[in-house]
Amino acid sequence: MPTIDDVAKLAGVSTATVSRVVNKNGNVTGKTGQRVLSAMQELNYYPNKFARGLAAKQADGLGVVIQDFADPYFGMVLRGIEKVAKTHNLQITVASANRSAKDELKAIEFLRQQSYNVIILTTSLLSDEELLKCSDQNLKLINMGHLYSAFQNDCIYLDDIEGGTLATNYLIEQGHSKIAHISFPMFYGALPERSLGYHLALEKAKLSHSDELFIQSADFGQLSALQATQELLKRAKPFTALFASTDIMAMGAHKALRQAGLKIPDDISIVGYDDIDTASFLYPALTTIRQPIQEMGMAAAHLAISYLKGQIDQEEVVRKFSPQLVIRESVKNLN
Amino acid sequence: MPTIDDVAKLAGVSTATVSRVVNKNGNVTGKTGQRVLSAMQELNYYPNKFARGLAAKQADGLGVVIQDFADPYFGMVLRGIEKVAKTHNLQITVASANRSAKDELKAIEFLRQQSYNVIILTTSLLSDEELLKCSDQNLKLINMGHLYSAFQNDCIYLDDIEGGTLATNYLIEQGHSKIAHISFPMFYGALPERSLGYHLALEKAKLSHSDELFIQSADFGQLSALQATQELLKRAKPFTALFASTDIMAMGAHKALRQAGLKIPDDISIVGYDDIDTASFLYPALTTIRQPIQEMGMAAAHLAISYLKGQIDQEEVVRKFSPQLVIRESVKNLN
DNA sequence: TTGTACGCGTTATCAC
DNA sequence: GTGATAACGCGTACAA
Repeated sequence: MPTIDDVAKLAGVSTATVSRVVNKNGNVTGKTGQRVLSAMQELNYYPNKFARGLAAKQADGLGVVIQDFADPYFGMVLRGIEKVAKTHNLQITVASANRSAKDELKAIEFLRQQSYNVIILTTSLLSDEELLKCSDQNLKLINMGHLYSAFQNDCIYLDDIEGGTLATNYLIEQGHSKIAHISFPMFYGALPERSLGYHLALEKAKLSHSDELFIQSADFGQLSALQATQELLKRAKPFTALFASTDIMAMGAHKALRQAGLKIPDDISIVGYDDIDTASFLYPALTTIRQPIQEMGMAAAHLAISYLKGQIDQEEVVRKFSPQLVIRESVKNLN
Repeated sequence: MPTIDDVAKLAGVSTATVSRVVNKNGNVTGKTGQRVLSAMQELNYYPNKFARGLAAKQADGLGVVIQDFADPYFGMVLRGIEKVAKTHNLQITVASANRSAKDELKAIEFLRQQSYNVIILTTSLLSDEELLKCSDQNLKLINMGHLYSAFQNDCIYLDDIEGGTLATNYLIEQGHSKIAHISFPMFYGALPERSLGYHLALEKAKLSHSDELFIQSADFGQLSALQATQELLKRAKPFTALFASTDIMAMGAHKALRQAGLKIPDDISIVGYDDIDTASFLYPALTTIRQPIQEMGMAAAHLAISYLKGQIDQEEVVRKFSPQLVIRESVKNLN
């Protein structure tokens, strides 16, 4: 591997000059610059990232912490992040926190040790305080998928209240009045915003909504959603529609319903959330709330890179995205 | 951040000694070693990866190239790799090749520039020659999911011929004789092994198998599988069962069948391949061939780390895994 | 067993 | 505008 010295010699300049043209700072004459550039080309020179990191005390790569590699939601997030990272020739180092706040903190610490100064998080499990404690002048945290009030400017998020409302309203429009909802776990006591949207929509429509129609799943998996749905069924409070907080959970719920002998959408209608790739291939195809997950991942990456390199205008990156109802086959019109 | 100098001073030794205990090489007295260890603890010292990489000319991390972040298969692979990387405190840098041989080569080159000396690949699109050209004494390539004859010892793979046979035989046992098969694209002209298994099983059972019942999908996605199935249907060669080369493709096929007014499994039976997380939550639950994907990812990581650090016994890591039939609801017994 | 001193490839601060 | 040169933090001959 050629070094900066090799390039300098070949171009007949000093290493300092080479460094200047590589980093496009400092003032280099057009002529000299050209000589250096062609020398770089000829030798196929790439700066050594270790030497660079040592001198700059900065990794030029993105640290990313996701929750579960096998969950398609995070797959879409990574797709988006990788796409823009690639155009900037940045490596991305990924760690999984497995939905555990403790592991999340560990992963951040690990990435920090690896000299990453910008980390993209995908959490909603940490508190503002915990996050605040992590970030300092040497560590910029970007979060995707949830708005933290202490990090307003560094969160890429969706209006989940609107999303929950959208789903619920659609069900109401279709003539449903007994609408159950299965949510993922609470964040340190607070109701997730999707569920808030559900409650708000019911109130606005002046529909009585009983606590018996609301349940929280133990985690984000299909199995827990299935169990939660069984519990819902056991309560014997009748409902004609079910709003699940994620598509994955909707799949679990669907299975529980089916096992109970119920047909979708004839007996029970279902609305999911996220619009993962498989949603349209389920049977029946899942009506759901679409998040532009990949775009949001890209936005997070843009923001991260703006902090890392400063060559992207922060004002231009969109932080807040809007949910969108995607109508398919899992809801029956009762009117 | 404390440096090796700080530790050395606090422990009253030289930096060389500290380095020795950090890397567990060289001979250090128990007493001295203890002093150093506690100094490290007290200062919360972690070696700077850049300085280390610069001196060692080696990244201590794993480079990984997958094909598609949003495909749960690769999610499971990453889950496995990350799990063991974490126990060794190794970062993993992931790039996606998007099923493109060209991008795969690019990704390898990129990772090489980043000084990764061990890269885990998940490809079957490259030729032996191309792979050979990439790897040299400075770059160790591990492949997962496909056996390359030029890299026998560095591939983690499943017996896919057996898998294809398993699927087909099960269908035959259930009384099916007209069995269609939808495969993913060929690897530079060679029939994928899963498909080979299908052909072999049919031959062995002395079932006439027409080319009209075999089709190759344009890619690995659901949509292409759907289109391939439509094409299959158009041929008007009747079949009662369909074997799809992946679960994802089975989902696409299912949708096409359904759109044609066919019921699963009453009219057509389906067998998939992989056993991704969602397979058991589909309706009907998908009968499939299980690959221990996560375990295979872990094996690949073990192998990679053995090359990186030499502290794992290479002989002990299992290279060849066995497929397993998982019976659920998508196959009808015709007997 | 332990310490000294240099090199790894780059950036940045000076001079010129 | 350009060139020396001193860091940056660590590993490792070599010496003691």
